[in-house]
Amino acid sequence: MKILVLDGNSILNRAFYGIKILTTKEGLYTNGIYGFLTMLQKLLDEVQPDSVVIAFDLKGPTFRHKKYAGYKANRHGMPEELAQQMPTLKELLKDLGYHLVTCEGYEADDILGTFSKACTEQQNTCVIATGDRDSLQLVGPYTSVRLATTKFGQPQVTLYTEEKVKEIYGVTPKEMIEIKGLQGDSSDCIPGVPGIGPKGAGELIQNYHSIDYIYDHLDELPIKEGMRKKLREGKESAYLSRELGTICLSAPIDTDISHYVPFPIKKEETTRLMAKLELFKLMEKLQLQNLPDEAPKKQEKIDHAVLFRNPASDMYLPELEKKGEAPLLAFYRKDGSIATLAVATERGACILENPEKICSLLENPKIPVITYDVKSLQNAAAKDGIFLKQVKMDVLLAAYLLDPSAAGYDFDRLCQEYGVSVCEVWKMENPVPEDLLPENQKKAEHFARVLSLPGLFGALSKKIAEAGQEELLSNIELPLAWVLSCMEREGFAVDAEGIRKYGESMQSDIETIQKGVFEEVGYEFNLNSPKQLGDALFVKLGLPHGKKTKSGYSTSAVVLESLQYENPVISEILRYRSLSKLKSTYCDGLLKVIGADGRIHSSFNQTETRTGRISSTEPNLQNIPVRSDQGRELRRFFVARPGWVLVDADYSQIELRVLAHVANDENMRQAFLNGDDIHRATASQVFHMPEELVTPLMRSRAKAVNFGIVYGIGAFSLSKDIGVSRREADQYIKDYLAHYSGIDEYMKKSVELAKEHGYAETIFGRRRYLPELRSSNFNLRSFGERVARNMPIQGAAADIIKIAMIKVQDRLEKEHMKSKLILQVHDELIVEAPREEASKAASLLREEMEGAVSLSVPMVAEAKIGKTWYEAKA
DNA sequence: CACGTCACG
DNA sequence: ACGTACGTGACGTGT
Repeated sequence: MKILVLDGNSILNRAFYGIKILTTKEGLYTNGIYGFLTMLQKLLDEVQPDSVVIAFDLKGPTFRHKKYAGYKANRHGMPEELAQQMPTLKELLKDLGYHLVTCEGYEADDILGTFSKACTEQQNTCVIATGDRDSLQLVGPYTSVRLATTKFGQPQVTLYTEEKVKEIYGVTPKEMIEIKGLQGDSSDCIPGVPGIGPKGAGELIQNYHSIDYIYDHLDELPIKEGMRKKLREGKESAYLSRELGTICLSAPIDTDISHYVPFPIKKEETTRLMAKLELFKLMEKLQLQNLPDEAPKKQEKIDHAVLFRNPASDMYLPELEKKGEAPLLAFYRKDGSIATLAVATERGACILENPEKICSLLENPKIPVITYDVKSLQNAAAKDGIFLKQVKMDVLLAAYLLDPSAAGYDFDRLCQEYGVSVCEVWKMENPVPEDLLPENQKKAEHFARVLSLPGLFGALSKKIAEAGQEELLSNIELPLAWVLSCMEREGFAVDAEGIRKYGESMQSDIETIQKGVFEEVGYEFNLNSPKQLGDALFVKLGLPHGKKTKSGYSTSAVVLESLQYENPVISEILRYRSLSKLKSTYCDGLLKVIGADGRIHSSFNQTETRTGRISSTEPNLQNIPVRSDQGRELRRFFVARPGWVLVDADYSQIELRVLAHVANDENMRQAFLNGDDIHRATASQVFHMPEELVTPLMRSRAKAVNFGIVYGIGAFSLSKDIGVSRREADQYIKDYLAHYSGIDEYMKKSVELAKEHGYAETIFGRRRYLPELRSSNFNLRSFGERVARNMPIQGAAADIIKIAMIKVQDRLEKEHMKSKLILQVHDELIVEAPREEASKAASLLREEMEGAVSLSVPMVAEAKIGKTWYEAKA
């Protein structure tokens, strides 16, 4: 027989320190458990044992050992984040059917040793899994050790047999104990012989094999006198250390390995626990299905679904209706691979391929449409001339609103998380079209997902209602998806030739600068490599280095700017950096993504950010340069089509206005109601002087304070940002909060509420869970607190411009205008308009943006018109 | 694939 | 005593 014996404490410890902190949205730490189970899975695959034992230390430190690197680093013992995971892990392991073994007065590795010895006597195979090299002493003809480590978050296992131990350490496994006696081990509080380290101990034991031999022949050994002296003085300690380092082989435990065959897994308990820990990936591996979270009734198997495959006939509707259920159009689409449009109820489904049929169904207001990833469906359907605008529910968007911090919203994962079983199409009885199975299993799997959409719809609708997010979903995210789809398909015209030439002219400058830098430094290197540049500046040229990063010296712009006057080469490097950024990211990058129509079709992602903003990719049109003159030039190549113009409107101070509203701060509200310049008004408050006397420098500092407040503020960062002392920055903040006392209160309340609820939220009900707030780690917790202050502001601003976008598009349509919304940049909207519509579009934009919501302070937007983005923004 | 850097709001 | 602002995406290097 073969037994696998794990050192539970050691493996959990390795897993915890090897994998970055993971938490569920309720703040439970799971990284150790996750790592442990992944490791266990890997071991089971490799070892294929008959029996499994997982050994644990009993609580409380024993006098003998104080193991595990992490314990000693923290005088509170095990960090709280790890300690929390221990009981849950044990429970889970028991549910999975494994035998946990502990023994009063003995540690986990004594249990390993005892099994190892027992197996040797019984001629059974014993595989020991641990993260602790001490156990290598147990290796023998019947015992091997698998040493667990984590590299880059991935579990790794190294097999040690007798040969391998000899190969690596040059000694037999038993002799490992002797080495330890001499060398000691600080993490175990084993002294060893003072002055003898791993190298000396290794050599001695390789030559003389045992401590006994060494001391019996100490005076005759051909070793250096210093060494002899150390050995003589450390004799007592050496023998004691050897004893301490020897793993006990006779713990009083049951060693009949046939008693440790795993029990069958307790499916229900395991599933519930793993779902709570959000370990969905592992559930899939163990082939567990999530259960609905209340009244865990058995999921009704969709095993009698009716499949129809004849889109030419319209048989499917009557057939489905005969089943006595209101038909529900369910659309699912997997990123472009297979476009599956289908009609489904909970009992049956039919793939639709005939656009006319689809249209007629879509026009029937009685049939609710539900989707997964509505925007991609809208884009796909639009190619066939179908406009998928009336959508009741999109499960992807719903899942995002419920937890915008989730790692992803993969369809199957959603099914797991919300307790919906993905039906197995190929098991269904009724006429299963031949071409669906099993040859075309991919298609069948997609079809199965369409069938489970109604289930997801039910589960998510309920959750959305519980969270009070129906309006957010129905009035903002769902209609917005259509707006974004239109923007993506519309695209933004660019002057490709212009970009190309601009890039070319830059290339020659780049090369000239590069040459100059090489000359100054004295040799050629890769200027794009921060590592090589760091060596050049701080080693070769010997410039004073500032911050260091993990992999060397920092060469960031902040650091380089502080060195500007040390050496003229620095400003050349900065120029090189900005030019090569412009060239590679913007010129080359944009040229690559120009469509056949001469326009750039960016993707606007609606489920990416944790605050509710949208993001833009391939390319990112939300970070086109504007702050530097040279970068801004690029905007001249973003143009309107011939005869058309661009209308660019942006909100003035949207985040501060939101702040004034939500904090209900009288002073700040009054400033906005008066139409004051808010930064000037702030300066006057903070610096205690009339507005007329506020200097530009004071205004710019006040502006930085306003930004800082929105971001959650810290005196240090503020002082760094505006170049004043920490004390001074601290005073600014104090004065600020004294004058804007509503904001002071609001900020405190935000954090309190977030701590109480576990999430921060906007006035529109958008949430962000903040498990960080419960962390015992100061930095992490502080981060959570800043986010709790920032998210409601940034998020509400995002909500507002989303509403504005929907209203703008609506108005443009209602007024039968040709103008089209083509871009959003967080507080800015761009419309492409026929020249004759331009001024109407401009005032429409401004009206809808200002009127998007009605707060206790006015929303102000300004619109400008130009032939290019550069002109329209000017 | 992670990191450093830098572009935007 | 801590270590230093919120939110993104793309590029190039180096493991």
